[in-house]
Amino acid sequence: MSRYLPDQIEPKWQSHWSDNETFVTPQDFSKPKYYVLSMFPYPSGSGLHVGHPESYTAVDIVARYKRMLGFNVLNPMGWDAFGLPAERHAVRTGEHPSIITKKNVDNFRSQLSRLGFSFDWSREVDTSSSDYYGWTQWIFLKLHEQGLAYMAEVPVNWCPALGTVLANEEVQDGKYVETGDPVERRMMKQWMLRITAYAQRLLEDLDGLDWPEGVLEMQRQWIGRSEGAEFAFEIEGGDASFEVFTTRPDTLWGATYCVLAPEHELVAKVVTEEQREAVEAYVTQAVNRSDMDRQVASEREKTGVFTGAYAINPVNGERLPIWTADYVMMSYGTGAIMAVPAHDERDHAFAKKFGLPIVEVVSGGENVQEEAYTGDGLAVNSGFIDGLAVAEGKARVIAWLEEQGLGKGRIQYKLRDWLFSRQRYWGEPFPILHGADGEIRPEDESELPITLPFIDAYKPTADGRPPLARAEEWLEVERDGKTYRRETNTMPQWAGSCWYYLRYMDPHNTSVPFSQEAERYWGPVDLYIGGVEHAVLHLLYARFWHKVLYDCGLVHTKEPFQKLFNQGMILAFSYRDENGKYYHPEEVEKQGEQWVTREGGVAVATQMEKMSKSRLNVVNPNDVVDEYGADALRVYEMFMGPLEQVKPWQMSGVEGVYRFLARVWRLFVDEETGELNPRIQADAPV
RNA sequence: GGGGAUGUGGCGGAAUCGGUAGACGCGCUUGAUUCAAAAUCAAGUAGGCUUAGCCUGUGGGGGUUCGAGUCCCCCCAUCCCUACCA
Repeated sequence: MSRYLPDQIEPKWQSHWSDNETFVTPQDFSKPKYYVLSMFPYPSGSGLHVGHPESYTAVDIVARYKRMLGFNVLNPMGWDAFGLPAERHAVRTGEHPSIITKKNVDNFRSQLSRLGFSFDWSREVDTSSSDYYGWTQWIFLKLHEQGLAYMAEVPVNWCPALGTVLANEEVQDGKYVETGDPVERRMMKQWMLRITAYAQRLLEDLDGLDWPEGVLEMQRQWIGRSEGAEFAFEIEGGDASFEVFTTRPDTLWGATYCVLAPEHELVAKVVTEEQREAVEAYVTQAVNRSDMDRQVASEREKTGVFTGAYAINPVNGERLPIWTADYVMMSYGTGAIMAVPAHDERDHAFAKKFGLPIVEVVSGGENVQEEAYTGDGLAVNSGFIDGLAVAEGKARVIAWLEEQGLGKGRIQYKLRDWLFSRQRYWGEPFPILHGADGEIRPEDESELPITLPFIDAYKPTADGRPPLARAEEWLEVERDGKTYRRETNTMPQWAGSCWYYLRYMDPHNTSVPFSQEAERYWGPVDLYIGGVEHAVLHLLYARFWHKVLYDCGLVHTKEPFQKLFNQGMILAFSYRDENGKYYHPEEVEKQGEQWVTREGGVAVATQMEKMSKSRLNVVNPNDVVDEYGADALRVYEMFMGPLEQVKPWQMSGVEGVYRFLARVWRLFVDEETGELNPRIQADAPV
């Protein structure tokens, strides 16, 4: 072999590595360890695209480097294998999701194996195998034991066409983003995880992490801590009152009206007869729109209706009209506010529109009749806090409210409890039994795993129960002489990815999810690489579970991922005509400055976009390896630009790298004889 | 509205500590090889000029410094995330 022929060189070494188990990580706890982790992929039907190997290559470089430095390196790979796409495919074709998933996993594995990564395949993890999800259920039992899992009647995004609830991020403009099927608000009894109990710790512990500033900031905002006061307003002429939350208790003297969220239970009680019809009409249309919808309304005009009732300002006894308006959310704070138009932009816009008074209580603004002033200043028209700066005023008012027994200082988080159940088949069954009398009985650990029953149809039952309700035999269980029915909801896709990094440490253990010994050695993950799209949800959920496990004494670090790195997305050119129809890159050619279709010569516009099936611009690593070899692909991906940046895929760049590698090869190997170049042999200090 | 990032040749980008701006690659130009092409190899390629040299250049404008792509201030543009959170 004299010429540079990657299709001969690469397979030779790849089989050498696998025959010799070169990359199998020994459970040798004496050497210093280094744990690198790529976010594991969802094995989709469309296979790996060139974006996946970007982070895997980066991780692989670090892994090889650390090995050379003498570290015992853990560099594992696995599959986030539960998920909706496989289930939807099953509904369409009747093929069982496990079969589809296995096919996809096999495809992913074979694609990856051609790229020559130093993954330890002996530790491969699959979240949809019962060896794994039995332990996911085990962790759920821990959560339940700790009082962190509970059932509650909550508003959900229900999609009648799919027969399931959807996560907020799957819904846009009242439709399911994938199919456009309409989604409605519905109250349903669901499993919730009390992530809010960990809000403060999830916030505080961000400080010690070596993560990108942007991700830390996103998590902080998601948790959304704000300090303020909660106190009651009496309703005039009745014995009812309602609580409000405000971050500006110092502006209490500037309150000129109050607002209840349309869902607030008091709306129907306080409304006067004259206003009842208008209020009911308003509430009905507001309640039907989800929070997501109302966000879109942020750029729209404020709307609202006067209830006819008045509240009494506790600080000066003034009558404040009570309105209901959808700019106040039931899901945040108490679902009721005092409105201070002079010092809050939203209240200002609302007051302007409905002609409500605007009273200045903090000096420093230009003209609060025209524009809300939210900056610092000294209190005016504010009784006993006149002359105080904002921070002092807040403290004094809170102290006064507490003295009077009217309210107290309070810390409020935007973070809400995690809606943890789905009406789907392809997910982890809950290890939970329901008695006819309403008893909720966790399964005994010895019964785990609770395996998914095989069923032949994956849609909800005719009467709207989840697909698992079809598994009649599986459903009924007897424990201690009492008959129970199994929980038919399943866990969301996030569940499996909450602890997979722990399973890699000890993947074949059958008595515990991972041994203490292995965790103490391997934990925490030293370097975690993945896309920024997981900046909030996955990383927040995994941190939450990790902290629960920490409290149970099962892990020894407070945080799971010490250093986080986000690789930038790889974009690719797409070609679209003026009707929005996309063309495959092979269907178009350049004529002068203009791109046109080869057949018909239709003018197309080129743009750089995210790779997706529908845009016909996905680049399959297999094709690149066939033509140029894995090394060219990997070197090119590392050569495209900074790892964290978004960058465009250009096949001509791979060609250049291939030529570069061929030149390097010729430098070392004599093309005529196939011998190592004598000049190199003599000079090289290798 | 809030937050994060980015801006350098025709293109992707390099210069990571304040010290020769444009590494490496793509594209392009010229030459070698070839009947010809592809491939390969060699040379050139920031712009301008009165061309052994000189001038101008890292989104724009100021500043610090012997010296600024890099540090500071003010703008402009683009991308991503988030958003009526009281």
